[in-house]
Amino acid sequence: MEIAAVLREFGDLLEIKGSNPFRIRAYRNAVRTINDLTRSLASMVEGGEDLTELPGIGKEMANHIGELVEWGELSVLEALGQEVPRSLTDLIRLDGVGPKKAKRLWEELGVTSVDDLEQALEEDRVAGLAGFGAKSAEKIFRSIEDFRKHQGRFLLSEVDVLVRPLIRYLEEVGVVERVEVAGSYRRRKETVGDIDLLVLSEDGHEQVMDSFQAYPGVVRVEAAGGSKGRVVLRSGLPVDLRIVPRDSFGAALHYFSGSKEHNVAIRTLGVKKGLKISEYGVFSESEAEAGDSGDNKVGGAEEADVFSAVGLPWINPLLRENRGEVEAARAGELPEALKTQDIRGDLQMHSTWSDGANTLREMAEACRDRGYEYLSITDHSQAVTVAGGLKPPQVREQWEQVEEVRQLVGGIHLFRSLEVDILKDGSLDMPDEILAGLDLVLVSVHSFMNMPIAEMTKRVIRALEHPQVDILAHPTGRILNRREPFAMDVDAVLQAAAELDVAVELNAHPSRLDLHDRHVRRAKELGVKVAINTDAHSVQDLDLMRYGLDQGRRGWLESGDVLNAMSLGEFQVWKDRKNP
DNA sequence: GCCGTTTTCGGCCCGACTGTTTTCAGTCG
Repeated sequence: MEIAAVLREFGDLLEIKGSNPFRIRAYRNAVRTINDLTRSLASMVEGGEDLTELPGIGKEMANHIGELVEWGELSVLEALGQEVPRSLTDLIRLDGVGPKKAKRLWEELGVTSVDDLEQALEEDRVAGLAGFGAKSAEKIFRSIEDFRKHQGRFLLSEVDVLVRPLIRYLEEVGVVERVEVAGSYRRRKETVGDIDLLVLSEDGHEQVMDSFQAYPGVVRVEAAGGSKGRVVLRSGLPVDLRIVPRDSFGAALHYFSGSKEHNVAIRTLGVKKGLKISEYGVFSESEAEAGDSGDNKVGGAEEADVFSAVGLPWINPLLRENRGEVEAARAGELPEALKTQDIRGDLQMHSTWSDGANTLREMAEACRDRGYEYLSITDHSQAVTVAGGLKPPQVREQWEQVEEVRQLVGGIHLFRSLEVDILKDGSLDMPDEILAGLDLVLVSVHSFMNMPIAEMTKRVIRALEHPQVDILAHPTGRILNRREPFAMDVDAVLQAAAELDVAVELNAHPSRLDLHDRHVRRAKELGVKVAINTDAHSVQDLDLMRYGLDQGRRGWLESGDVLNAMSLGEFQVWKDRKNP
């Protein structure tokens, strides 16, 4: 049961019903707070913690949460669902349909679902409604198509491919001086819903907007004003463009990079200093009252202007989630961002021995070429039959080949390793004598993923208790847009990892990025070492490390927190930590 | 519904753009 999802639904229904907007916002804020938690609400409630200590959670919200933890449902939601059909919340996910239109569609046409709406559109019943017309009907029809075509958000890796040529294209436009991507893409959030582009151009707005609309990848133009436009690319990715003059560019870059919550925190600091911070710049309030337009601007050309105006150092966009970065900046305690060269090795990858595309030797050479000091080949164990998992005799054979490759490929150390399956009962899919012969043991779950939460938690912790285990790989099993993380008390697992001195993986693959950034941060808090691994199934996949680095930065990791930022010597010492 | 070294009551961001509404509501970020 997703507590945040229930509260979100309740907020959506209130909005459709037309309740007090600030009450609705209170629900949104509570959802946000809950999503940022590193620990499970259930454990906090059971531990008797006072939830009203959390920002945005008051007495009422705490009662709702208590009820959800205890009963699994929310009586006020059940009651509201009698007044307003709960399926209407699907409608406001559609582009161009908000709460007011959803309500009207329901009241006037009896539409309660996306399917109903599609039918009403086909029967031409929508365009005649007050507030609707031919164009809005057409737009909604397109939204339904997009909704069906691309359920969920875009992976960063997908967007990278789409955005780079668009940036190059815009940079070629004569009047364009600078192009930056803002929004969640700049913050390197694991998935993004759309792209926010900022273009610096003093006077060529029309030319920029014309070129933007004429970009070959555009299938549809949704808006094109004097300074702002929106198009949809063939892939279904929406792109917003804003044209900004030089003296506002930094302020706009900050504003549109978000997150919204971070911006609110910064603006609030500004207000206390008598400053108004907007996408146009930093303005002094006092002079604003005295003089007229323009004179009271105190900065905005550079992003750093915004931070310095409120007495802060520049904050890395990857930290801008209002999860303590403003306070840390003030205290001079921002984490030092991970650098590419901090990574000294890659500890999970596959070879032709199981489901990888390249040989041991090719993987070793590729890692050496990337400047690594060590690597660990972690082919699957026998239980993962679909991936050609190895049986014990094959593992011994592989060790012989590992030895050969060590002789052939100099300048890098190759560890004997395996990605050992965690079986249903928490035992490991490999006999102890094999485990003892490995340099490094990764364990992970690939089966029976829909166990009850308590059972899964117990299963994984039991696996970590095995004395040979070094790293828990892709800890929650999620695949973005495809598979939810399995039910597991991640906080309990991280605490067990801390006690048992087992590292956890931050799987760098852009479709996994498992752990989630807030769990990465929790691991750091608990002193659990994090291994950032690509899980490469080919030589090319080794380059996915950068997605893991970004996710690590979002989780506030510093090089000292990262297992594979250790030198080979340090790492050898760590490996022997359990039997000194 | 939440929050408070300006407040326990009265705030809570607001501007751009579209479409249909002949003067502005709805949506979005």
